[in-house]
Amino acid sequence: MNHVKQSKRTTIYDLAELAGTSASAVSAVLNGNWKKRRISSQLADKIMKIAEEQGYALNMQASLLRREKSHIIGMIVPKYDNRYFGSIVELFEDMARERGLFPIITCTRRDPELEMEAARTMLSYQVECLIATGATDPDRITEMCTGAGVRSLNLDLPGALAPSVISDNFAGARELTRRILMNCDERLGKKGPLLFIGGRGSDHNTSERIRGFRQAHADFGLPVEEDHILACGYAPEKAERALDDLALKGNALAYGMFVNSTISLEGVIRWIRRSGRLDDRDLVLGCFDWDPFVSLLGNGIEMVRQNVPGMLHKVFEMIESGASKPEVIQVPPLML
Amino acid sequence: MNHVKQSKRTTIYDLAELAGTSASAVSAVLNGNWKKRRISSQLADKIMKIAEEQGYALNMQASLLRREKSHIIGMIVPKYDNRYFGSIVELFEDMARERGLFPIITCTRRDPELEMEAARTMLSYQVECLIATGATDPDRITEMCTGAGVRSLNLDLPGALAPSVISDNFAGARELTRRILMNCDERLGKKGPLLFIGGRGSDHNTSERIRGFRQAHADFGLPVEEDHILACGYAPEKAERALDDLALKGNALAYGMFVNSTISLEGVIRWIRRSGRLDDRDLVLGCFDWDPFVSLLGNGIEMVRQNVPGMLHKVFEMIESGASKPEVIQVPPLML
DNA sequence: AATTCTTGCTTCATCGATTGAGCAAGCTAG
DNA sequence: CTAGCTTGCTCAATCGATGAAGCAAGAATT
Repeated sequence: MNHVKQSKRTTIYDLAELAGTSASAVSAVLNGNWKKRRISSQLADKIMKIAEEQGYALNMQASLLRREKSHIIGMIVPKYDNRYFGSIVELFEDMARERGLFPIITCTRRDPELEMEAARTMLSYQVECLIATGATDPDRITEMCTGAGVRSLNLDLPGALAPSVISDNFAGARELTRRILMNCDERLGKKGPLLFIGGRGSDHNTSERIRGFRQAHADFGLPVEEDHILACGYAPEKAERALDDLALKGNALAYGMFVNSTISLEGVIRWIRRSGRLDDRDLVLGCFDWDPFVSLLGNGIEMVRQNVPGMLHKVFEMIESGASKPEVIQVPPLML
Repeated sequence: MNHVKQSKRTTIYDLAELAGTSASAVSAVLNGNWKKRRISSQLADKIMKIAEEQGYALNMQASLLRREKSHIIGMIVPKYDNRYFGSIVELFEDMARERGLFPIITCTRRDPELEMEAARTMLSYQVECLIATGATDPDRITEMCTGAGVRSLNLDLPGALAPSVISDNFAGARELTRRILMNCDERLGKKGPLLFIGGRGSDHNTSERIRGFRQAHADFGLPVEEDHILACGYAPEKAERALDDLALKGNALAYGMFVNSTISLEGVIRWIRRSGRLDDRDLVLGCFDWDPFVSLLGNGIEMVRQNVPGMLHKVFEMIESGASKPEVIQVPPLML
């Protein structure tokens, strides 16, 4: 191997010296516009060969500093621990690359301070556009981006200052609730009011889903029990604790539950197992989100799958069209 | 809002002009070493205030170009669609940030060409170190990094040219196999040889797990049926197809299966559901990997949870110690 | 009073790639 | 034979942040 460069990384100046030419010729050849710059194909070949031999890698920092556009696109995402965000991230990377963009993604654990810090860091890296997925405080992020002249978009949770692409939570929740009620009727012979658990009462998705939940009850002429609406947060333990508290209060539990995310569902199932008082044969569940194992092993747990490809297509459509006025685009989820 | 900068992003030169001082004073103040550079605290305060007002964000490209170290650490990862890689990525980001490093992560879908391209891009971004997680061809990546004077480490799958941190696949698989066999005995009253499904025969993890699988059979004095070892790849559909093929050949199926990943398990369970010939009450399953829903709903599916925090601690230990000789560190998985 | 020290800055080269401007040699047209 | 064009390159400024070196003014020391 003759491409050992133990000390420093190879630069276009090194290549220029080896090829007996100038750095600007090397640059032109390596970034592909040598035709435009009237470099002979012989010299181009020679430079390419030497670059290959030396294992040359562009210094992106230098390149980006000089260029006007970075072609970097950023995304912040709350967690990687469920299929919904996992597939968002995976597809986002793919679609970004297809469009010649370099995706950088970071996980902010639903922590508003981390969100801001991550957004600031992304601005430092000169992102051209920032997608805030499920952000706790999307508008603060948008303000920050706007101040730096960078576009931002909201995904999953809407904001008031930038375009937002979200699921149609109301319609999805209404249909999911309807199905859970039907299942209750079929399997248990009773159509009681359901329990709602998971999510944050303050976030748009949760409140829209609660609205759909109420609407579906109204559709059947059923009341909603107010103390059976438990927007206790997203972590599994929070769902477990909320159910414990309710049981302690001596409240009769519902026959069916609307669970607001797979993460909350984890807590719910753990609670069912632990409490021993209810078998899942006595209890009908539905979950606003999808997981392959729940859907295969969950014994009739109804699931709503959010339309990730649909949402991301909308996102890139807006990026490409340059839209920046704050409108909310709702994508219908897939009912399985 | 007086920080409108519609045209261009604010630079230290803009701040310097506004503060009536020089760019280097601004730089010194903003990156915190103004004491060392003997800037008065009055000027420092003034600059800080102006920077705040203007919503200044560092141009990382310019900063990194100048500095010797980038503090960027890269990771490539095959997929985001299971808990194992999800938790690796999430914890990696956390641990990197704790150490003042900026993590960049990209998903390469088990595609060797994408792996190389991603690695090259990361080198362009001046990563100080690259972690190749579950890479198809880790040694090519290591060679490329070495050529650029960048350290690399392998995680999950080992390579011959760089340090590797992996699970103790042999011991884990042996124990998992033992448990599946015991479960067969207990639940079905028979201790037949098991079927092995999932993974790539060519990868180290799969072959070590097959070795552990064989060893556990030998421990019980059981034979292993060679055509029941199906290293058919990782995708769910591949597992489904492999089981179809086996069934077509008219082979009697085993009472129990060792499934090599949650992704393969998805296919296996789908096949069981679809084929209808076997109920999961007639079949004992175990899976080398962990998923919360399988563990809660899987009705006795035995799981091995790889020790992600343990592995990542080892990884950062090696990064910090500067180790670069190719040794394989095995971390015992957690038996649940 | 002359020298040295300290304080608080500024100047300028530098990192590596990009690109407008320019230049020399060869070719063509008049 | 000379003005003008084409070809194939090189030069040098530039992007924004950094930090070594330097400089001026005041304080302390001899």
